[in-house]
Amino acid sequence: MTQLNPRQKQAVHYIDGPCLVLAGAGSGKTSVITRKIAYLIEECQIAARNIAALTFTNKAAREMKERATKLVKGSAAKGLTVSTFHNLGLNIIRREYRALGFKPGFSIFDSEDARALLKELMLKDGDLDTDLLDLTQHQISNWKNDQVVPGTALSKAESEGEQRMAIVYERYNQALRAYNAVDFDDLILVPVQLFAENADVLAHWQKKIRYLLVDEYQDTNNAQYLLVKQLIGDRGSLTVVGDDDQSIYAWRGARPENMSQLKVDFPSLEVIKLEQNYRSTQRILKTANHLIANNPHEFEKTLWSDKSIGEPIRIIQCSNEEAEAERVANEIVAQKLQRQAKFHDFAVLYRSNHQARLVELKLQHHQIPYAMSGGTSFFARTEIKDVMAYLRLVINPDDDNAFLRIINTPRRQIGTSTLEALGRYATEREISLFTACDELGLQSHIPEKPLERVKRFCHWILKISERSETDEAMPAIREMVDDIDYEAWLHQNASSSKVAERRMENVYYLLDSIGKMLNPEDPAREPSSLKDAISKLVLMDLLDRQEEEETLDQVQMLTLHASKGLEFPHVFIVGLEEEILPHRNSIEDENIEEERRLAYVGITRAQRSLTLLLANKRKQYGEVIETSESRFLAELPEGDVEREGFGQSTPENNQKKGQETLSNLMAMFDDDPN
DNA sequence: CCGACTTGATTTTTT
DNA sequence: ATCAAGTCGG
Repeated sequence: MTQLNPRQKQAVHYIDGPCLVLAGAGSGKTSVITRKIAYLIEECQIAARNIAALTFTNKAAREMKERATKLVKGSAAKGLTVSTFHNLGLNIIRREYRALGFKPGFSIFDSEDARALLKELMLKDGDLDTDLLDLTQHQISNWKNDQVVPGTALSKAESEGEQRMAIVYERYNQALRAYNAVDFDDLILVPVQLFAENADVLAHWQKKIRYLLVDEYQDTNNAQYLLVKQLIGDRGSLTVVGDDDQSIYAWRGARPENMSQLKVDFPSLEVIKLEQNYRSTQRILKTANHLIANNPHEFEKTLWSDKSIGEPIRIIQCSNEEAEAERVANEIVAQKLQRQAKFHDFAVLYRSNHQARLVELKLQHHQIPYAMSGGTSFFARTEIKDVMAYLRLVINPDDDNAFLRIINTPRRQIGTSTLEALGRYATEREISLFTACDELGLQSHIPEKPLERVKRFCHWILKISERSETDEAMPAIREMVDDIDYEAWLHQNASSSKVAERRMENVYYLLDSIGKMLNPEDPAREPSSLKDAISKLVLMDLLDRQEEEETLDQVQMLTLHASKGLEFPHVFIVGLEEEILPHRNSIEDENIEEERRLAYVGITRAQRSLTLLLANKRKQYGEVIETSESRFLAELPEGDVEREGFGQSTPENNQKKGQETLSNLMAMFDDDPN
């Protein structure tokens, strides 16, 4: 790790202009970024606070910052910015909120909040359809990523459906404004628009960020690339690192074309390829290269390794998905002994989450400890969303979304009719629900008793709000949670008291995290007010028991997507079948290339051994269907794979369609319970 | 307001 | 088949 290879060195030392580092899987790209940060600080006399590195996830940002900080002497890395795109956007908005017309304490709507808002807007139109709702949300996100304002969307709409969506888009944005809120896309879009309109503000940020580095560049979307271009201006003080072969997020707006676009936008671009892989055996790399060669390439790149040849790649065909899962479990048990390995040396990768279920069962059955990635993220949990809504309302009374979520949670005997009347009144006078509560004019619209309850709620919030501006913020919000007797509410609603206790623990964890952020003992803590802390919090990933996961000896189970950036000595990939990998929808959409990259990502996770599995038959939607092997298997180098369980093991045998009827017949006898 | 029933979906996921 | 979310009635 201390010694860089010539290419890596070149990438670190090149500062004469914009630089694109094509970093193959396992080629040490994080080292290049962190070493370059250290180089800029120590050799180029650029102050750490004038350097920014952008990533996509908090985790990546955390790790990168830690590594870079360790690389420089003393505290020279103080003030260094290593953050996600969205966090940078938030910082920009936070500093410039006045110019943008936001009030302090603005809320950040996550996808769920945004969806709820959209749902409400569309419900008024009378058309409600989950498909349309998702489509609209997706479309609005696309528009925002492409800098399309509602007016333009409307004038360019080509169908009535698009027109309707554009109108919803406009109202959605208006609602966000009224709520003093932004959504995730706005965190990028709003700064971009601000920079485009206000040269002074842009100049300020350009001065602040003298050198910019971007990780996982192939995952940037249009808006993110624009932000990068604006910040760089014509100075060329930019290094981006990426791998077009690992672009697996096009479906959520990533534009791998941004890599080739760099050559156009920055003609002096220096392209440096990192092709030496430090992770995998030669066979694994050969297999990966062979597969990905089937994709068209803008940048040619061939990974190589000076590691040993390694074991052949194993492809194991099983009779059905249960046998496949069983085989994985058996292999792990056997190999663990043979190889003197730990459980955490093994990873099971799959295309979609439901594939995990069977494997999970079999691992349990064999008493193999495992950890599964994914699941509901911390901030998607109901209890956290509830408490966050309280906090949002405390710092931003205009947040009607938060207001509606908690006005009657826990129950305060405030029903729909009261809220409708309140809503009508607020809409008419163009004020927020919270503000409306205190208006005298309400008396004629809402009966006395409910009005009394609503008012009591608002005054209570207001008191907390006032106290939260003092140094008593923490006691104030702790009392708030006590006041609403949230714990009792959780017990009332949970299936068991154990679940309720767990949820309450989450709430306390959230409060503790806020407490840490507000800690006055530590002046280096950035967010100093509750307002800052809450908005930051929405963008954070508070993983529960994150440390434990890394230290426990468990088999890792994850989706292929989630595996990106990780590595494991021994990797199993299950379900190498048509319709699974490549996924059925991708076949229909003729988007095989991204699926191939997904397989490529999976393969390149393996350090020492790679086992691919597939099943002949698989239960799908309740019926047994005959599967056919993934086209990707035929794209692997014949001489480096070892097939097992393929009948006579000649490819022709597997193709024999004549056997289908027989197999189907046999499947009928192959009965499971049910 | 809650629970039983129906309905529908069943790629990937971060911020 | 299975599971989650949404709907409707008591």
